[in-house]
Amino acid sequence: MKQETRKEEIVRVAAKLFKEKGYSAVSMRDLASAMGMRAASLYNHINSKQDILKEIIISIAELFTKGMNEILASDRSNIEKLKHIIELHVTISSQNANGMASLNNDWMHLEDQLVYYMELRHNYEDNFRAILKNGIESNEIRGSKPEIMLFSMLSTLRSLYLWIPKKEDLNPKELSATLNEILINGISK
Amino acid sequence: MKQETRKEEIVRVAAKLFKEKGYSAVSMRDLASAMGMRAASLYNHINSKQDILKEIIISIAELFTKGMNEILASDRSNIEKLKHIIELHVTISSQNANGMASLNNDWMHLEDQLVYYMELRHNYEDNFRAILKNGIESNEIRGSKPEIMLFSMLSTLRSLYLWIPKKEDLNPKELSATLNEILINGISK
DNA sequence: CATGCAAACTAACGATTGTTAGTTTTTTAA
DNA sequence: TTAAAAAACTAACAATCGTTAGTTTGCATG
Repeated sequence: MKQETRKEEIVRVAAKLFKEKGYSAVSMRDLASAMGMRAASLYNHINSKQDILKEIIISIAELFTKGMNEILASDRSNIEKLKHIIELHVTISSQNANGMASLNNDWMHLEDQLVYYMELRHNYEDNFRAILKNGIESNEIRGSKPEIMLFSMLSTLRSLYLWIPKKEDLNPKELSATLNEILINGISK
Repeated sequence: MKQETRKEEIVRVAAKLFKEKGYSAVSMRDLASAMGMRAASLYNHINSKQDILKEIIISIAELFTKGMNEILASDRSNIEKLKHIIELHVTISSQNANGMASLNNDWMHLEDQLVYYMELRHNYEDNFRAILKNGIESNEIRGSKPEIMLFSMLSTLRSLYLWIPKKEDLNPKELSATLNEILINGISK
């Protein structure tokens, strides 16, 4: 069990505050107060407020990219791939619920890394869409509007961070299974 | 065709800016600049920055409450009621796409009206959940997890504001029908 | 006990925040 | 044409913003 560094602790606490009020509404003095120190002391560990946001968002975005690449590389049916995408979102959202808030709502405040983030997100959505289209072509998936399916599934999966922390008794396996039932069986023949 | 007042124009332009960067990151000088005036001049028409947020969010929240009450009062099956809820979201999101961003992401910055807003939202969700539960009891709806169904449907419907403006060629009727197919037929027997 | 470093501190900076007071310009109505 | 009302303006306020400089504290290692 690796001990978390002071910097990691700051980023973790910042993510929690950012979830509650949004990145822009949290001051460095708010964050320092939550850490039990003065604002200036934060700068012994981090470079800037922006840098904290970058740490939060980019690390999670890269988790999604990594997960998607593994799913794409696997030799499974398209329906099976969708099932694994759902599991990917449930897993990441369970472990980074606070950070997911920044990723969803504060990505536009990235500056140097904005283009990089948008590229990751764009590629992720492209890959997701391709799986849906392939599934329709191969008759695994019913329906003719992959764009709306993508939107609907992603909306649910991206909102998991709001909902998971309120159901502490819920285990990820069971949630994945239920979401799979609702999201996948709903569009498959 | 009623001409919009200067105040209404300010609120409309503010909603657009709030969607792009979030309430906290938009300054009164940003808003004034977008209106082609000085920040101090805004105060001839509005009381405070907070007040603009209130106008945006509460008016939309009351549209949802009104729509839900009409659906509850109607004499329809639970499945039909869900279909009308979807239409309600599509209609409101089409006509208030920018405002929906504030409602979803900046409601926590309401101060005086925070309790009122949360009450409206809570009641809305309660009514939505009740329709799902009744539908399950009366065998209209398949499945045993109304809470996850509610979460999934609401996530999609609340995200419509992000997606509708990107598809200008799409008409609300057709979108409602497609969402109905994906969201409702997916969970009905 | 002494040294060095990590991590806290105080104090302050220039910029920006929402907002007010008081004044001038523009539009409306008699 | 003139008076009133609406809507813009300039200037400034106290508060807060992210951040830097320089200093002190506490702990680990020699």
